[in-house]
Amino acid sequence: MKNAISRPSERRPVERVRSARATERRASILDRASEIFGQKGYGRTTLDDIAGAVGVKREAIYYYFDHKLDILCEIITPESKRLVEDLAAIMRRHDVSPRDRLAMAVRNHMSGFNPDFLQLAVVLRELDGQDDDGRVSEIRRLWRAYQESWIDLVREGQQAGCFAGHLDPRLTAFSILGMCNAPSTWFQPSGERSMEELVETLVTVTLNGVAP
Amino acid sequence: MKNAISRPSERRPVERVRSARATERRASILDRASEIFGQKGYGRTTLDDIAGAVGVKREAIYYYFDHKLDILCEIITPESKRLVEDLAAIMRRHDVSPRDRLAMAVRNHMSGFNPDFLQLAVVLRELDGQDDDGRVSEIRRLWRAYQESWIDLVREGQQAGCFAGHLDPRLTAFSILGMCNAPSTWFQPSGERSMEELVETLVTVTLNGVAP
DNA sequence: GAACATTTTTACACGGACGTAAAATCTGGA
DNA sequence: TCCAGATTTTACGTCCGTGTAAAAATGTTC
Repeated sequence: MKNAISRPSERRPVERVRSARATERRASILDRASEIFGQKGYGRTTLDDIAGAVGVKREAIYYYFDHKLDILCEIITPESKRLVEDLAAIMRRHDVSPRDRLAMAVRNHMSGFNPDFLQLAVVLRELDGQDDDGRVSEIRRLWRAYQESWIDLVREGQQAGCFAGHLDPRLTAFSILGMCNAPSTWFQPSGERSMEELVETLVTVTLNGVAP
Repeated sequence: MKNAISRPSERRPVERVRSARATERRASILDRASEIFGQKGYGRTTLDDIAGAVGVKREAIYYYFDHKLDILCEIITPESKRLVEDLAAIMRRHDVSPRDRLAMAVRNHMSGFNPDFLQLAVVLRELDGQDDDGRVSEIRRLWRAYQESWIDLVREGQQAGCFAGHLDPRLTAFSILGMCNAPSTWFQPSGERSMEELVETLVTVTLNGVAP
């Protein structure tokens, strides 16, 4: 019954949802899961954690999702697409200087950060090596495209003479992304410093960091 | 021998190791474990992985270590101490400018990076909430001290007028550390760019990043 | 080479987490 | 109110990973 006939996760998803209440519940599952994945990571989050936060027994989750991984993918995929598309839009803004585009890219990246801290790069890493069943590989593809855009952003800035030319674009882009992703491991929006301050710090350090 | 008298993990560890061969094997376990923890993280590494890499059955590991966690602690604790002490030594170098000290701090941080990519911050996060049994909390204490030193480093540089004064020292220090830790998720020493290039990129971006 | 200590393996107990199936409960409409 | 479908729960089954205990194998010393 699981993956009976063909490819992995081939079978049609559970599309039994009818009532408005059920739609809400489904959304609630995604919301809670998003929070908890963000806090503990995918691997260390159990369906019991999610079910508990939603207020049902673990098995009730299976009425809405066939697999734990499906929940993750349904959260991450749209988020990833938005990130990629927004960055692509920024890249097309030839009226804006590379420097300003870089600032926009950082802000865009961080905009997906709040409120649930779900960091693609971190979660993606967790899935390495195993669950290559289409959904995951699409996310991976999106994330790769995103990284490539970042590298292009750095390279173009260098060619325009706005950024330090002696830095390797890939190392530089990945360093910036790494810095922007790291807050998922330590930043508390309830802490002394606000999200806005964090973003401004990241923008400042990034812009200064790549200056010629 | 380890923390013999007190808290959890009360029973005395296996101190049966006598022969030179056994000492080598023990070291080999630590080496392999270090590599694999670095690649897959602590939680996703099984004793079978380690045993396989060493070339014995999983259970043989228990002759040398009582718990999986003991292996991690024995790897991480000395590494952590070194990091903390080295940074403290850098902080005492009042003959060196804050700017140069920051560069030294980055290089010191990255020196513990090769060859096994065991990133304290990342692994520590994995242990959150659960295994507070003395050994882990000591490591956490060391890591906190390390972070505090970093914050001091930034603050002193600001007070000396060498770094941008409007940045929050904690956000800044954590951003830099995050950037320096991130390579554990993507850097391949066998890739096109060398460790030296990576470190120089990080130093450059950091020093520029905090410039006034 | 025989007794003894050291090291490794075999065999097993246990718990945690995912996933399935069917029974039970709830809800809205006729 | 009663029924049919929607939703949740109860009850299992299974796999995987840690850890224990005792037997087997290996090495060492006299």
